[in-house]
Amino acid sequence: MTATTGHNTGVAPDEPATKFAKDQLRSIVERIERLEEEKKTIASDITDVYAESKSNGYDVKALRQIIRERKQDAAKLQELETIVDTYKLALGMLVDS
Amino acid sequence: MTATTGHNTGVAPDEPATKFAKDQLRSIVERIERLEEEKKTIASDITDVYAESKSNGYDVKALRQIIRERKQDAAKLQELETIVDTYKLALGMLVDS
Amino acid sequence: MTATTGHNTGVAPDEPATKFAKDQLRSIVERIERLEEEKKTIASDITDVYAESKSNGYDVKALRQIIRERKQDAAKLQELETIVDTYKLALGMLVDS
Amino acid sequence: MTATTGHNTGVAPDEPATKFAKDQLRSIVERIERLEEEKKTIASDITDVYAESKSNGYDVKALRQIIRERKQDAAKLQELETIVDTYKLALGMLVDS
DNA sequence: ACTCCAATACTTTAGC
DNA sequence: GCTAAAGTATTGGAGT
Repeated sequence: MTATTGHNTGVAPDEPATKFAKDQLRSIVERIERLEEEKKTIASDITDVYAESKSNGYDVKALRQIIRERKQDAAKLQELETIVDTYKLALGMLVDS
Repeated sequence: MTATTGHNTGVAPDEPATKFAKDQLRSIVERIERLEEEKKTIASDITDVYAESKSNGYDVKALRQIIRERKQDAAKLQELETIVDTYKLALGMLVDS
Repeated sequence: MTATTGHNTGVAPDEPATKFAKDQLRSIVERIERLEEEKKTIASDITDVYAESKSNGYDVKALRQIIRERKQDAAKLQELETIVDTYKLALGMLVDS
Repeated sequence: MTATTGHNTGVAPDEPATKFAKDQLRSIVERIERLEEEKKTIASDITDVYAESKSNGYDVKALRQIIRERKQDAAKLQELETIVDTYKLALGMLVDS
């Protein structure tokens, strides 16, 4: 299917298809694409670290599991702290933020 | 149904842990688990159909796209496509007709 | 974009666009759609059980958590059994399948 | 490299738990965690851009579709669309031209 | 090439 | 009703 209408469908602000609206949309798309590019680069860096570690004799799967477990531990800790804060709050040991 | 108290605010009605309440809870859990099991089986069947189709030379990704498009309510689809086309137009991905 | 070619692109078997190939594709699509319909029905049934339980005074969130935990327990048990089988196998207590 | 044994089959080289090996492992884990932290930050930034765009009246789903389509390698996209059109034709979702 | 698993994206659901 | 979170489905990549 092709774009057949020139009139604005109301999905974006600035109803008439002004140059400004175009620029705004373009800006959004470019920002996202830029960020996704960065994200991809970092993901690639991570892959590289694993590859390098592997060539140094480490078991990648084991490494991934360590990372995963540490992440879970951190989450649990965070959760615990939240609970502790809740209790402290209830006991008046913290000011309500 | 069978809850006997009207003002119970706890997790389950009928606070004293009567055998009846236990049975009711057990029934709920079992019904849900049974249904989730069925759901899982069907999901697995779907996977099988795709796998079989693949082995018959079909492109699974393309098949999924067909299913997805057919699933969409026609009106909604049209609406989204209009928006997408509007954006594409603004980005020069389509020529203005 | 529109379909512009009548010739077969080789993604499916039976190169010439025979009625048979059409029927096969249609069959695949219909089977999948049928299964997805069933899956949807079951998901809806699950929702209904939760809703009914709620109206009987049960806390839906708590119920969901029970289900979740039982699922995790089952998975752990499964995992343990796998390990045990591995050991049994190593000890010659099981025949290699 | 640093492994001192040639026949080590374990997870890490340098079996005796030397301080050096510990440091190396620690370094790997920290590098990965650092990179994952950065990745998470960027993912969060992307989420923010979408949220901001939404509050400016844009349809997030449509934006995602635009991004997705632009991301796809043009050739691959063309190929998939050709396949999809072939299937649609067989299903009568497109008129044969 | 194919399977398996991790990562991402999407959908649905719960809480405000 | 909308925002936030959980669960689910799909995709991509690593290993065999």
